[in-house]
Parts: sequence; structure tokens; C-alpha cells
Amino acid sequence: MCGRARCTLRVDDIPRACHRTNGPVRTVNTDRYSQTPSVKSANYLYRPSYNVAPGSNFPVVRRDDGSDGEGVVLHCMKWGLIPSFTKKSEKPDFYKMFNARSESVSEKASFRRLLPKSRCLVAVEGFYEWKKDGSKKQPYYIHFKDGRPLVFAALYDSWESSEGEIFYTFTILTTSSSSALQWLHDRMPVILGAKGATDIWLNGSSSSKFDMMLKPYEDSDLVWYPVTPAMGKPSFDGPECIKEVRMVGFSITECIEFGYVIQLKTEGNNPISNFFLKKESKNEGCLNFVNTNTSSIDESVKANLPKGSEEEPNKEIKEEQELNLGYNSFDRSAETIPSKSLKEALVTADDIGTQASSAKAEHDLKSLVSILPNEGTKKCKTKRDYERFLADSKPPIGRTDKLGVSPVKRKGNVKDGDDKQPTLFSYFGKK
DNA sequence: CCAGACGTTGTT
DNA sequence: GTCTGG
DNA sequence: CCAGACGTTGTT
DNA sequence: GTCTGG
Repeated sequence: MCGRARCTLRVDDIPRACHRTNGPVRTVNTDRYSQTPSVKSANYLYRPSYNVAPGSNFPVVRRDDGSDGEGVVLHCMKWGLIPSFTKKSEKPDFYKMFNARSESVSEKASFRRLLPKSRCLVAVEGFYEWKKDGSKKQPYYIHFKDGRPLVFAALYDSWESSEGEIFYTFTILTTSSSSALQWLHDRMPVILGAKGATDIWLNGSSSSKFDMMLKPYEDSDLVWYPVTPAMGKPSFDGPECIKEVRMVGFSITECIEFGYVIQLKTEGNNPISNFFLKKESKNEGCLNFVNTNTSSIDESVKANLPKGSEEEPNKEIKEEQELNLGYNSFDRSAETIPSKSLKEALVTADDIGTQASSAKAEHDLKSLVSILPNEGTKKCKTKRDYERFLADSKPPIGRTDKLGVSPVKRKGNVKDGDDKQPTLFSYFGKK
């Protein structure tokens, strides 16, 4: 899914972001003084933002019907498709169709008719996804490791309101999530990762090729980190939206679900294990997540503790959670540890003293473990590395995909003994 | 023929 | 617009 | 997507 | 919970 994004690109940079480097670029509604008299230009004014939601304006790249092949139009449109056949009397609802499922796009009346001639590209620096956990929601920012823009596959349409105003709108295609992002959400936008893919989406004629490219983006350069929940408010804008935050006030289980990885240092395995178990059993483990740089990482801990003790999640759910964890682990070699310094972590730990984790607990925690943000699979330089890593992970884990996309069988014997009450220990990989 | 729908997400 | 349902 | 509201009567 | 607004 994709319902919020960052687009702070300059208009001039968007064609290049979409790999349109050669052909002519015509612009429509991208500046304050629209060329189209019937359009209120202010309604299409693009405002770069760290927090864009459906209903706002994006400069998208579409094919220029007038020119042959190379020419494109940089056309400011509103996110959230309003099909041309929408009743004039109707109030436009940009949230109804801001995504289109690629699996069914050629069957749905609203989208199918747009496939032949109304495909477009949407460039953004990243998008947001919320991980739900009961009443809590933790947003994550997803982007390319090297900062280059993502290019989404999209469809556009136009609609005339009762007042005679023309609305150009677009919808972003979605697909099932990549294996790396499955833990966070089961849907993701279709990302066209290479120039070839953008060429075909923009200018191709064979719809059979479209099926091939409307697939989850699996490369390991798509990475993520948690950001402030304040950005959930649509009016909250600015660089603060994409600032990485530590996970404060969440239990270990939650933090792991949220994509963090807990790693034990060589020394002190026993006490920390007790610490975790105690915290977890009381279900009040409010930990302040530190982003330390330590070279003494010994083992990766893959914890999957029951949420509350009173309501035991059924086996299927636990298995699901466990499966999700596998893709959150990352390489354990020394150079792969995030580079933020322990000093920085200690300084930032000061402003969290009032949380349930006491200063002492904080100290204990820091002395014993590192809880590291798993920023995607950034530690893996190549897809091959990532695949090799997955193969090496303990446990080697797959995920049974509801949508029928390549189910993988779990091979590792991760847990021993009691299935009903998994403990931290039961997730230790055995050396 | 006319009338009415046309969508995704997540959650139950 | 275009398809489905009555 | 998330955030925020969710109401009426009568008086100023 | 469910609707409206951004």
C-alpha cells in the first residue's frame, strides 16, 4: 500500500528522476501561471513536501500524445484517481482510488480503460508505511539507500466538475510486498527500478510486458527506518518527518515486530536474558532503543515472546509472527553494524529517563545488548549478498504468502520444546 | 432496453 | 466509458 | 492513508 | 465504531 509519501523534488529534477534525459519535456500546470486558462492554477500548484497525502498535487511524467516516442509531459496532477465518468454532481473523493491493485488493474472498470493510453510515472524520495500493533502505530520511512528517487507506476485520468473545472488525477499501482518488507505491510507500491522499466511503462504497447514489471521490488537497496508518529498528522511537514527515531515506550516484542534487531554482546548472556524475560512477562518493557556501535556482537537474538500472558495467541499467529522475524535480521559481521556512535546513543538516551525503563535498566541494557535499527537490508551490498544472507540466517525463514506468491518453507529448527510458550532462549540460533 | 456500478485498505 | 444485472 | 469529531438549544 | 476532513 502507499498512502503517504515524501516528494521534495524540484520540478526540474523530476524528468531526470524518471530517466527522461533525452526527449523534449512539455509542462502542464507545473508553475503558478498555468497555461491552461480554464484551470485555476492555484489548484494545481505543486508544493514540495515531506508529508504528501492523496488530494495533493504531484508533477507526474506522462507520454506526450503529440510527439512520437520520446516526448513527455511533466504534468501536475492530484493524487487520487477521479474517473472521467464520475458524476459531475459528486464530490471528488481522492482517497477512494489512490491505489490500484496491479493484480486486478486490467479487470477493474475504473482502471482498465486507462491502461492503453494513460500510464504515467510518479517520482518521490520515499514513502511511509505504518506498522500497526493494537492501538499503537509506528510509521516507517522507506527509501533507496543512496537517496535516488523511487519511480512508481501510475495511471491517470481527467474529470470535469460541475463548475467546469478539469481535475487531472492519478493512482499509484500496488503489488504484494517484497519479502524484505512483508513484516511491515503486505502491499507496496510498484517501483520501477530501472530505466528500461520506466521506458516500457511510459511507451510500451505490449500489455504482456506490464505483467512482468508490476512486481514487488526485491532489491536490497530499498531500506527503511522508523520515524516520528507525529508525521501521521497530515499537516505535520518538514524534515522532521524523515528523521530517524529510536523506539521509545515499546516492548521488546513490539520493537522486534517494528523491524529492530536485538543483539547480545558476548558477555552477560544470562542476566540479560533474565532481564528480557522479566520485562516481557510483565508486559511493560518500555525500552529505549539505543543505536550503538559495538564490535562485540556475538549472537543475533530473534525473540518472539507472547504479547500478554492472559490471551495466548493461537499457534498460527505465532508462527506468522515468527516467520515475519526472519526477514528482519541482518548480517552480523563487524562492518555491518550501523555507524552511529555509542556516544551519540548515550546522549540521546538522556531525554528518555522518565520512561518505564529506569536509568539502571537502561544501563544494564546498554551494557548487555545492542538493539539496532534494521534499516532495511542496507548491510547487504548486492541482491546476491542479501540472498546469501537469507540462506545463512538462523532460522532460514520463508513466509507463507496469502496471495500465493512463492511460499517458502521454513527449514530451521528454531524452537525446541514447548511451542506454546516461546522464550527468548528458544530463538537463539545454535552455533 | 435501462439502471447502476465502477476502489483499496484493513479488520473482523 | 463500459460492463453487469434485471 | 491518519486525525479528529461524534450535539442541541438558546443566547450573545 | 464510523464518518468527515486533509
